[in-house]
Amino acid sequence: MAADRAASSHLFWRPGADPPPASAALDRGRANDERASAVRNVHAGLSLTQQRVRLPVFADRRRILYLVETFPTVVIVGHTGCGKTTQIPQYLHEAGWTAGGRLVACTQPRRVAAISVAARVAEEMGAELGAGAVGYAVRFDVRADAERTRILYLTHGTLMREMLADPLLSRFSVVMVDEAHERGASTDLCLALLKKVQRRRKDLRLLIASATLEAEALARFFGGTAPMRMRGPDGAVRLQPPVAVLTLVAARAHPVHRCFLARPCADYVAEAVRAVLELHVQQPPGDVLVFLTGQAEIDAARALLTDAMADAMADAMADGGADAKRRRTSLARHEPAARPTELLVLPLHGGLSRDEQLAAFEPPAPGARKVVLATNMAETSITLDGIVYVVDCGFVKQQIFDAQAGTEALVVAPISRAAAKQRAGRAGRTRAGVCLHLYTQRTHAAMRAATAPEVQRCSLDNLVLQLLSVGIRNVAQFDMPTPPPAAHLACALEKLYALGALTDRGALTSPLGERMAELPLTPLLAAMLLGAVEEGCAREALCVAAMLSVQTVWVGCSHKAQDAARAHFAVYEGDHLTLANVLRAFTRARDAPRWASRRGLDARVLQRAVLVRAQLARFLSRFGLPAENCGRETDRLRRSVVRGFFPHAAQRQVGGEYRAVRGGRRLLIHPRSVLFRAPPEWLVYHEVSQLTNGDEAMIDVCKIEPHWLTELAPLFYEVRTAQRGA
DNA sequence: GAGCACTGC
Repeated sequence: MAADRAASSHLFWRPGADPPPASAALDRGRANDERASAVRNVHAGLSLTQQRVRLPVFADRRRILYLVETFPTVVIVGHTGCGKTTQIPQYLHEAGWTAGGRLVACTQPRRVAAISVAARVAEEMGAELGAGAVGYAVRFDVRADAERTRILYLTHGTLMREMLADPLLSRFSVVMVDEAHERGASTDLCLALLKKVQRRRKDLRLLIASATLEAEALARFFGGTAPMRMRGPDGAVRLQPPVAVLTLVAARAHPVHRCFLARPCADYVAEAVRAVLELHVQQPPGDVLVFLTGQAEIDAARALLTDAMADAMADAMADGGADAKRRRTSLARHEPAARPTELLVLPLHGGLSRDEQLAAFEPPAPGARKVVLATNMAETSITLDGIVYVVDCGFVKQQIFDAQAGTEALVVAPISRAAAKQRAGRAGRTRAGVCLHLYTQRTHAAMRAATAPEVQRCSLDNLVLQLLSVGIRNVAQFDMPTPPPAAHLACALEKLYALGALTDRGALTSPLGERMAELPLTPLLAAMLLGAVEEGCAREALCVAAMLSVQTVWVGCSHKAQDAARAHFAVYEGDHLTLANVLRAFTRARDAPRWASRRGLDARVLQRAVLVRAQLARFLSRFGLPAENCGRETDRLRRSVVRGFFPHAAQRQVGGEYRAVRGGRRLLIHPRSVLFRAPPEWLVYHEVSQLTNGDEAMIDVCKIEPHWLTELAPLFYEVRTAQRGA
């Protein structure tokens, strides 16, 4: 097992053998803040060295180096654009922390950030990315040199994988965890494990970069231990308090004027449309960013805006725009002469193809105003230039774990004050901006200060599996930045036990549980794939697992076109088998990108599914498991799906709606499913999402036979029956 | 008969 893991280390490879970053296309649009400010400096005619010295963080260079030498852990509080991500690893490198072949690591929550920051730092250091001192490591894309790389940018997930292969992170002298305030599950897990590693590696230094709000909690997490004996770079051992906090000088940001509603509004989509139209008529040029919760709202808002603009054009022809002057507003009015006349409305959400997403980054034609209708995607993942106005609906769609039902669902929930501030900040990047919050100040005051850490909101089966696989036996007692709810842990343990990943004493089973922990899949998908080996259809299950691991492949704005595309591949067994068909057809197609676009499929997403499938196949062969083909015996593939997804079984009721077999929750088949028009009596679903009317719909469903549940998951269903009887 | 937040391995 240990040998397997060492072999699976993602971080040291054959130099230069990897293809160029596939995600370069969006780099321009998604450019990291520091990169954007560097670009501005290039325009100002500054050399790279001059630019480095001008960054706010430079003033604290010596202090940072002193603290890292002195304290095991340093929490760095710094705002975006201050230069911490690009500069601090270079300072550490220059100060000797990479001597003797050691590495400085800097982790990011997102792939694009890791890649684009590494590219920027390589440029500053005059190094060839991946071949010299700077490299990066993200899934499917590693550019680093085993001998020469000294500064390595990676994602939190990649660092987790590295810890599985090398639990003491023996090649690293310093690990900087960036954007720790986002408190993603993998970030928290990294922090918890790093704290543990540090107890056995007195020379390991940690830097935790966080926004102000979470810094204190993180410092408390790392500071909650007695003084530690630390070995300094001079070799001397000293007793030190475990953590220091350093606040960096904030980067200059433009002020944002934030407005709230006087009275609550009943329909924030309509209110957002009204706000955009008012801004457009009354405010000077500048683009608008509207935050909504999902594709449906974005489509509705787009239709309303388009109609309103058509009406306005007609009105303007009739009375010269007098109507617009009657609209109320909380903002000062500007001379209409300065206002742009045309309104360019662009959607931005995960369901769009890469090209459609890129359209939102294009500057509008001269004289026109751009309105981007976006999901939460625009809050942290991407940065749009030229935004001066932000409209914030105050809600977000997020994953919520329901301990009663034992499953999670996507639901619309109020955002936090920190998120509202982050959204508002998007207006102040180019110049002074305005943010309209579509709720009252009283509502704002009642929002929670910060979004709950993900470990408190999501299903914990993955986290528990990862903890057990790194040797943490008492999961409930494990020291985390925020402890996960006990009830959620209990659900995860029960589910993992029913999946066969745990012994009745709560240890990882061998080899099933160990293999599940190692596969880069959610536990249910991992159980499905490994169950498929038993059923003799792992070849097909690899397709299903890969397709359910990537974003939706059905793209295109019109629902009709999507329906037609799906109908082309649909099979009565359901979405899982349909998706497998799509992937196999894509692989066989001669000109795959063209083949995909002609059928309304996203070739980039399918290409990624091909990579995932290949990676999963390598895991199976490393486990020594065969990937057999079941051909026409599709029952075996559906049985495999049940082996993983039995906790998600549902039965159709008289009225046509469904009830979850476990928990009894009322569910509908999502209209996107190929089984929407042919609902089977029994099925298992992949995920649940809340519809706009509040109903909960199952996304990606598979028709099953009811006796498979008791046959393949007796621990989950028969124990239950016995309890009911007792 | 009505339409899937975002990451990550």
